[in-house]
Amino acid sequence: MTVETASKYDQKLVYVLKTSAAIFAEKGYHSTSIRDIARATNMSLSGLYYYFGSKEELLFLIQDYCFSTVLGDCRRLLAGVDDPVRRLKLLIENHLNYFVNNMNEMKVLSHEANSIKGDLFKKVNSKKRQYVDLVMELLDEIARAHNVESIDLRVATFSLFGMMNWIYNWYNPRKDVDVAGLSQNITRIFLTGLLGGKAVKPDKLETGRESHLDRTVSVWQQ
Amino acid sequence: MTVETASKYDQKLVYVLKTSAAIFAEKGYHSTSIRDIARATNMSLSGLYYYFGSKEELLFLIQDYCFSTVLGDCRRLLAGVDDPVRRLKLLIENHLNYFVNNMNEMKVLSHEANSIKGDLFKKVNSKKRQYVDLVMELLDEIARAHNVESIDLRVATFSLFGMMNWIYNWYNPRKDVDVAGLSQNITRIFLTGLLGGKAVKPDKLETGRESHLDRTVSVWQQ
DNA sequence: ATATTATTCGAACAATCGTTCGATAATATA
DNA sequence: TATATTATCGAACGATTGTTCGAATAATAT
Repeated sequence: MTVETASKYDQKLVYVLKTSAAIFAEKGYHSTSIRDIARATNMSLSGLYYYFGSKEELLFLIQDYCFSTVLGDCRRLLAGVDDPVRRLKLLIENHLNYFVNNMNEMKVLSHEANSIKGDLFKKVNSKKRQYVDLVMELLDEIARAHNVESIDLRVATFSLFGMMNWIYNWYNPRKDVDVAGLSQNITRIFLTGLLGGKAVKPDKLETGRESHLDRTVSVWQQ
Repeated sequence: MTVETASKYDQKLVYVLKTSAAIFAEKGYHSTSIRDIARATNMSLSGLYYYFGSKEELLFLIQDYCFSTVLGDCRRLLAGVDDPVRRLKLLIENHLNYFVNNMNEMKVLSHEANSIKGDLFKKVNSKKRQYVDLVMELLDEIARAHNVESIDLRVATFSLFGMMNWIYNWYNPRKDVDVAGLSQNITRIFLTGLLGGKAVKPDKLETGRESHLDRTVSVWQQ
C-alpha cells in the first residue's frame, strides 16, 4: 500500500496492456482477436473486459500510456537546456532510446495510429501534435541560427520522424548497432544534412555520455 | 486489338485494383470488406471474384504491380549512369516521384507489408530485398569513395527508406512543396548528412531538370 | 439464328468477431 | 462469521466476414 507499490489491479492492467501490445505488434491490431489476448494472458474472454471497455479502448490505453511517457521523459530531459542543437540531440536520443526499449508499444503507436477513431483518436493525436510542434520549432530555431536556406521545414521535420519511426520495420537489437550508436548515426546524418555541412561546434555534435539520460524503462517493464 | 490497347478484362482489372487500393489506403486492408469494394466499383460481391481469387490475392496484385513498376522504372533510369552519387540521386527522385503520383498504392505497399502471408508475401518481399540491396550497395560505394567513417550502413540505408516511405503519413500535395522540391530536400539532407559535410562536386548534388525523368504515370492511372 | 464463351449476380454458407450478462469465486470489511 | 466488494468466468448473442455455386445475362463467334 506504499506509494511505489501499484495496486493489484494496476499491476494486472499493465500486464494486460504489455501482453496485448506484443500481440498487436506481431500480427496487427485488426488481425488480433480478444480471444488471442485471452489465450496469451491466461484469462477468460469476458474477464478481460474488467480491465478495458472495448478493444478500441485497449488500443487507446496502450498508445496513450506509451506516448505520455515519451513526451514526459522528453520534457524532463530538455528542461534547463537552452541550446537548440543540444535540445534536438537529446530529443532524438530520448525518442530512439524509448523506441528500442519499448518496441512493441512504439510499433503499435506508429503503425496503428489510424486504427483508432473519434475522441480517443483526438486525444492521442493532440499529444502527437504537441510533440511534432516541439520538433518543428526546434528545427526552425536551428535553421535560423545557422542560416540554413532552401530546406523546407515540414520536409525536414517529417524526414526526421521518418528516420526515427521507421526503425520498427528493420531494427534488430541483436544484430544491429546499439541504441547509442543508432542515435549517434541518425543524429549525425540528419543534423549535418540539415545544416548542409556548415560547421557545428564539435562539442555540440559529439555523442555525450548517456549517463544523464536515464535508460527509459517504462512502467510496463516494471 | 492493337498492342497498346489493353483488353476489356485488363482494363476492368486495373479499375478494380485502383479502386481497391484507394479504399485500402483510406481505411486499411483489414477494415475493408469485399462488400466495400463492391459498393465502390458498382459491382456485385461475387462478381469481383472473377478478377481475383481471394482478398489476399487482391492485396498481392496491388503490391506486386506497384513494386514492379518502381523497380522497373528505377533500373531503366539508372542504366548507363555510373557515378554512384548520381545513381542514388536518380533513385531517390524516381522513388519519390512514383510515391507521390501513386500515393494510394504506395501506402498499401508500405503500410500493409505484413498483411500478406505465405508465398505471396515471399514474392513481394524478394523484390523488396533486391531494391534494398541496390540501395545498400550504392551507399556502400559512396561511403568508400568519400572515406565516410563511423556511419553504419544499415542505419544509413533504412534512414533513407524511412525518410522516403514515411511521407504517406504527412505529405499533402496541395499544401506541401512539389515532388521536385521534396526530392531535392530529402536528397540534400540525406546525402550531405551521409558524407558528413564533405565536399561533393556541386554538379552532382544540384537538382537536375526533371526532363529526363518521365513523370511516372502508372498503367493504373491509364 | 444458334452455339459458345465471357462476365455478372443473388442467395446462401460456415466461421469468426466484439460484446453482454448472470452467476460464481475470491478477497476484504464489519 | 456475515456482508460487501472485487475479480473472474462460461455461455450465448447478433453482426459481419470471406467465399462459394449455380443460374442468369451479355457478348461474341459460327
